[in-house]
Order: sequence, then structure tokens, then C-alpha cells
Amino acid sequence: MSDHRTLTGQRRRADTRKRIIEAAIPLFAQGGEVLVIEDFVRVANVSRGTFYNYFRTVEELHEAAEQWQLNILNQQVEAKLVGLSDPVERFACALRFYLETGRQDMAWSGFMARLEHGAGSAAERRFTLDLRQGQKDGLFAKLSSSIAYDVVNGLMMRSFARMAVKKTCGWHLDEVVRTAMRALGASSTKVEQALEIFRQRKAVK
Amino acid sequence: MSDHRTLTGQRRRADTRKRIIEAAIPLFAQGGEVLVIEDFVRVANVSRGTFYNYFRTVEELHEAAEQWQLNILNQQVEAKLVGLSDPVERFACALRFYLETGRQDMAWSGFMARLEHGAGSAAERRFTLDLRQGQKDGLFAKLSSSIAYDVVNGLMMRSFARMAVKKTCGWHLDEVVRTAMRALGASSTKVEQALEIFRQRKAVK
Amino acid sequence: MSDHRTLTGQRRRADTRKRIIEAAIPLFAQGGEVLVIEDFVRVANVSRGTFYNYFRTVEELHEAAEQWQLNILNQQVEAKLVGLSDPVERFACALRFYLETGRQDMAWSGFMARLEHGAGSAAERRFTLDLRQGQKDGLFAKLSSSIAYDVVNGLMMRSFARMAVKKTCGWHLDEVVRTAMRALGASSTKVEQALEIFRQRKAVK
Amino acid sequence: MSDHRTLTGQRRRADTRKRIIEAAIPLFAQGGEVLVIEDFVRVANVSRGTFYNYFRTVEELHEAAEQWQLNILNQQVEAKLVGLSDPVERFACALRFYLETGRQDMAWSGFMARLEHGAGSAAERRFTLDLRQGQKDGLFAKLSSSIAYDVVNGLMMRSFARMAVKKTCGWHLDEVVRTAMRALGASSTKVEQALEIFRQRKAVK
DNA sequence: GATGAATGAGTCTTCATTCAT
DNA sequence: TATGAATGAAGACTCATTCAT
Repeated sequence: MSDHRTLTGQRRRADTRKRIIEAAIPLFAQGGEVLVIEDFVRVANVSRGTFYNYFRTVEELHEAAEQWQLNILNQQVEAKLVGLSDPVERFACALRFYLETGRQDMAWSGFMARLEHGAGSAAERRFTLDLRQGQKDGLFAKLSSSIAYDVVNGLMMRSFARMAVKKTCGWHLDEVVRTAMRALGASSTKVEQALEIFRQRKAVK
Repeated sequence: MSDHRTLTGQRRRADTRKRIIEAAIPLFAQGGEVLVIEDFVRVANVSRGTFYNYFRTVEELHEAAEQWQLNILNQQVEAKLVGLSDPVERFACALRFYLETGRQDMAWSGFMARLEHGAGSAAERRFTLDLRQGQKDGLFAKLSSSIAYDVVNGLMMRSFARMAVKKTCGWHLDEVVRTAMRALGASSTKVEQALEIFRQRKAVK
Repeated sequence: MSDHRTLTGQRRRADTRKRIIEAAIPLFAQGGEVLVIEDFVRVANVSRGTFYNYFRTVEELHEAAEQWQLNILNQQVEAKLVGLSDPVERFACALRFYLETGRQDMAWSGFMARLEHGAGSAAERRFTLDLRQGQKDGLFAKLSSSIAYDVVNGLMMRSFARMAVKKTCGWHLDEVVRTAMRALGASSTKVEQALEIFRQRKAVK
Repeated sequence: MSDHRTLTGQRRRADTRKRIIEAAIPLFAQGGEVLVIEDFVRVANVSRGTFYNYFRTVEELHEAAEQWQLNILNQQVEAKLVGLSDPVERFACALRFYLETGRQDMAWSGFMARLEHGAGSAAERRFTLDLRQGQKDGLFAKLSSSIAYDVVNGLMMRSFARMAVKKTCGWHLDEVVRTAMRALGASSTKVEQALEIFRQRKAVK
């Protein structure tokens, strides 16, 4: 009995939290005006008090929304990379999948473009590990990992920003991937193979 | 009515405007907290009313400060490029000089890192013209100018952001330039020549 | 969600709104100085924020207060006119009751004197309909309804203004009614009858 | 020499004052927004400092403008009444001339409509004297002079207000005069004579 | 846990007034 | 006298946060 109540309560809590986060994402994606708590309360259709039961500041909600989105995204992309072992192929394919997700959802691109994955972020740490591995095998130029991260991340973020406001075609995104990989000094043959793999895997949902 | 009065007035106006802008730059550079008009009023040592005589919003002041800084910067860099005609050399040298300026003034780097020179900016238009010229001569890879701009600008902005918080050495900045130029598909020999020219010209003030 | 909570909330809202309006009326009545939101906040004993939850400008509050007062007034006067069918009698009696209300409350007179019931107001439209009816029966002179409204309304407003600053006796107000009705060309016999009816009905509360 | 300088100075002073007043009248006439000193400074093409050399507040300027306009108006109307001795004729003719001035200048009507010639004004005192004279001769009903003033002034002000926003024809204004005089109990024959005199005198400029 | 009315500190913005030139 | 830049007090308005129901 008590267990049932507890479980129901937890589920309701999680539901409300999810509702607030999902309603908030389009607002974050849109950009422009400053967002206030009232905005989130309105779109999520909850009261101010309820908002405070879950998040104490707009920033806290933003971080939760970011985690939420990145978790989903990373799971999806990981699934697409299954079986690929070559670092260059994995890298190029992952970038292309990220971009593809943005291509199919302009609002989501707006959301991504506004994230701060700068120096010191978790994203940078993971990126660095993968890069180092590839450099050991001589697959990337010998450049500082921070520069490598900056050039790739900078290009990706700006590409999301463009996709947020303008419909984009697939071969343009191929070109973005080629440019990023060229900056890292990767073999263009391998990049083309990766793009071919992407095309095959994209087809199968 | 009297020329003298008119002139004196104009000079006073220009002085006050300059005072507000110059006092504002360190605030913009610092980043973090949201800036309110009171902040600028305090550091410029003028009254609120005076602020409104010159700028109607913080955004308007920010744009004025941006113009102010870029005018100075562009003049300085242009002076350094005198006599260089090869597009790759000019490009690489210019990037290196921009970075050098940031290296020597961390606060200024912070200011630059926060500028929005995104899609459609004046900076992009100028960049595109130069790039096209170089592409005609086969000096750059055949990539879309918007991607070229995004990769270079993205890398530069993130480099400024890093320089704003961490002392940086020159050879790291050389590497940034190499990476940017590699992304554009420029010949590494020419890039090395450009970096050599930079070293020579930097010495002579 | 719960009916009880919803009802309680609505009641609280209505109470606060009423509190602000009723506290505001003496301020509007007083006239002279320009009224600022702080003034209403102080007399109603609510916070600035609360004021803005109900009214966005002083003008909006003023209109609400006007509606509030006129609703009460019209109900009271209607009650006094029950059973009177002759247009002249109804007209004269109504004017006299309006004036009587002012006579017994100088502050209220001040409030009324400052209302803008000019060209195009709801009051004018209703006045016009009644006047037309009387003109069909030959009870009023054949004058333009806008002029008729202006002369009656103008005299009434100025009478309120005088009553706001000086104690006034009943027979003076009888004279005001006689003058208004004379301007409309109504029979003085009927007007005297109407004033007699007023005297009888005033006695019985 | 000194005399000449003094005279020139006085003339310039008067000119500037006149310039400010005349530029201000259309602003006062327009109504609606709150007027600030900046508004007058702009239309008169003088500096803020100069404004303060002549008027200390907007209210002071408004009173000066009112005097200015009424002086002109009264002189003109007096001239039109020359030779008329009957109080009713003088009264009716004067009202008709005032209205005619408004009819020919909508902006001026707006200015007049906003004046406060309420209880206790100079206008009321003069009105009272003329009325008493007529009452002695049995030409007006025996009504309180304050009521008489209120009914006539109230109707006139509202008529100006209407003329300020809507083109008006002469016979409508005749009707206004008839209504005002009927309210005072004046003989309609005399009023028609007065309106006839007005028509004759209006023709001759 | 959910609600939303109330709060008041923080900012924005205007504008009368001063004063050095 | 004329000018107009500078001032800062006054008022408008927002919004994060609390709390009784």
C-alpha cells in the first residue's frame, strides 16, 4: 500500500519534471528574448510554485534540458556507430549523424547552437580521449587537443546556428564534415568511406 | 551660433562618448554576470541621464564598443600586412596578428570572444571576398564560403575565449593558424612562410 | 484543480481588486496633483507588484473606478424612477437624484466632476435615445441631440465641480434642474411635478 | 547708445517670448500626450536654457498662451459688438462670434476646449456683471448667476471640443446659441435678431 | 505536491533644472 | 542672453521568490 503510494508519487514527480523540460526546449531553441520563469510556467501549464519544486533557477532548468537532449542524442548516435572501430570513421560518422539530426529539426538546431560546450566541458574530455587514440595510430595530424576540439566544436556550433534558420541539404553537411576532418588532418579517403557508411545507415531506421 | 561654442560642444560630446565606451570595454570583456546600465554609469563616472544622452540600451553601447575596437584592430592589422599580396600569406598573417593582440591582452580577448560575428555579418562578407579570390588562384580547397567562414571564425572565437582565461604562448597560436589554414586546404609551405613573416614584422613595432 | 482552491482564489482576487478601486476613489475625487501609482499603492495598502497584477496604468484604474461608481449610481437612480413613465418627469427626476447624491458626498462630487463623458460616450448614446423618444411626443424642443447632451452634461459636470468645494442646498439644485430642462425646451409645469415627485421619493429611503 | 542697446534688447526679448508662445499653442491644442519642456523647446527652436529665461514651468507658459489668445479674441469680438446695446443681443452675438472663430480653426478650438474657466475665473466675474444687468431689465430668467455661467460655459466648452475634431456648419452653431439663450430664459425673437446681426457683421471683415 | 496571489528589490526611463562656455 | 551637456530625483515596470490554502 505504502509502496504503491510512493511509486505513484515518484512517477508523478518524474512526469511533471519531464513535462517542464520538454515544454522548455522550444523556448531555449528560439533564442532572442530573455527568458523568465513565467515563460516556462505558461508553456508547461504548471504553477509558479510547482516550477520551484523542480528547479530553482532558469539556469538549472537549462542544464537539465541540455542533459536530457544530449542523453537522447548520444544514445541514438552510439547506436548508429555500432560495429565501427576505425577512429576516423567513427569520428566522421558521428559528426554527420549529429548534423543530420539538426537538419531534420530546425528548432533543435537552435537549441544546440546555444549550448556552451567550451573549454573544460565533458564533451571536450571525451573528444580528447578519442582524438588521442587516433593520433597514436597516426590517423590525425599532431595538433593540440584543445585546438582540435575548438576547430571541430566551433564549426559544428556555427553549422547548427545556420541550420536553425535555413533549410540545409545533405551534401552541404557532408562538406562540413570534410572540412572538420581536413582540419584534423584525417585522410580524405577514410572520410569518404565514413560518409558512405553514414548514407547506408541513415536509410535503415 | 558662435563657432567657438559649437565646437566646444561637439568636442565635449565626443569626449563623453569615448569615455563611456572605453570604460565599458573591460566590463564587456569580463563576461559572466548580466550587465546593467548602472554598471556602465559607475565605471564611466557619469550620471544615468548622461548615459541615455548617448545610448538607449546596453546593446547599443555594446555595438558602439565593438565598432570602436574593430576599427582600431583592423587599422593596426592592415598596417602590418602592407606589401603582402599573396592571399594565403595575407590570410595567415592576419589571423596570427589578431591572435597576437589577444595574447598580449587577456581582457581584450574576453571582449572579442563574446562578439557575435555570425552568419550575415560584415566580417563574413569581407572574408568571403578574400576567400573567393584565393580559390580562383587554386590556393584554397573548393569549399563553400559559409563553411570556410564558420570553421575559421569558430576556431578564432574559441581561441580568444581560451586566451581570456589562460596565458598562452606564441607557438600555440602558430598551431591555431596552421589548423585554420589546413581546414581551408591551404599549402602548409605558404603558411610557414606567412608565420615567418609574422615573426619578423612583430619584432618591429 | 480543487473547486475550493479555485473559488478561494477568485474571491481573493475580487477582494483585492475592490480594495484598490475603493481606496483610489477619494484620490481621484480630490484632484489637483498628478496621481502616481505609488499613491494608490499606499492608500490601498498593497505592494507595487500587486497593483500591476490588476491594472497596468493609472488610466486603467480610473476607468475601472468609473465603471464601479456608475454601476452603483445607475442602479440606485433606476430604483428611484420605478413607475415613472413620462420622459420629462423621468429626465428631471434622474438629474435631481444624481445631483442629490453629489450634494450628500462632496468627495464623490469631485470624482464625478472629473469624469470625461464627452462626445461619443456610452452616456451620450443612452441620453440620445431617451431624448429622441421625448421629442417624438413633442415634449422637448427640436434641437440636435448632441447640443442637448452638451448643455445638460456641461451643466451637470460644473455643478458637481461646485458641489465638490462648497456645501450646497437643495433648492439650488432644483434650479439647476429647471435650467437644464428649460434649455431642452421642456414644460416648466412638468418639471415642477418631477421635482415634487423627487421630494416625496427622497424621503423614503 | 545705451538707450539703443536697451531698446534692441527689449525688442529681442519680446520677440523670443512671442516665438515660444506661438509655437506652443498648436501643442496645447492637440491634447492627448503629456507635454514636456523639450516639446516646446523643439517647436520654438530655442534651447532649454532660453526657455527658462522666459517661463519657469509648463503651466506658466500655458497661462501666458491663454492670456495671449484671449486678449486677441476679446479685442476682435468687442470690435464686432460695437454699437449694440441690448444685453441679449450683445450676449448672443458674442457667443456666436466665439463659436465662429472656433469653426474656422479646429486647432484653436482644441486649445479653447482645454482651458479651465471654471468657478471663480475672471470670465465668470465678467459674465455675472452682464447677466445681472440683463436680469434687472427682465430680459433673463431669475436664475442664479453661477448656474447661468455653468450652463453657458459648459455648452460652449463642449462645443469647442466637438469643433476641434469635426467640421461644423454655421446653422449648427446658431442652434448652440439658441440653446444657451433658451437656458437663460431670453426671448427667442431677440435671439433671432442677434443671429441676423451676426450674419451681417460676419460678412464685413 | 500543487496553486497562484502577494511581495518588494532591482532596473529602466524620463525630464525638470542647473551651469560652464 | 543663448546654448545644450550633465545631472539625479522621481516614477514606471519587471520578475524571482515566498507562502497561505
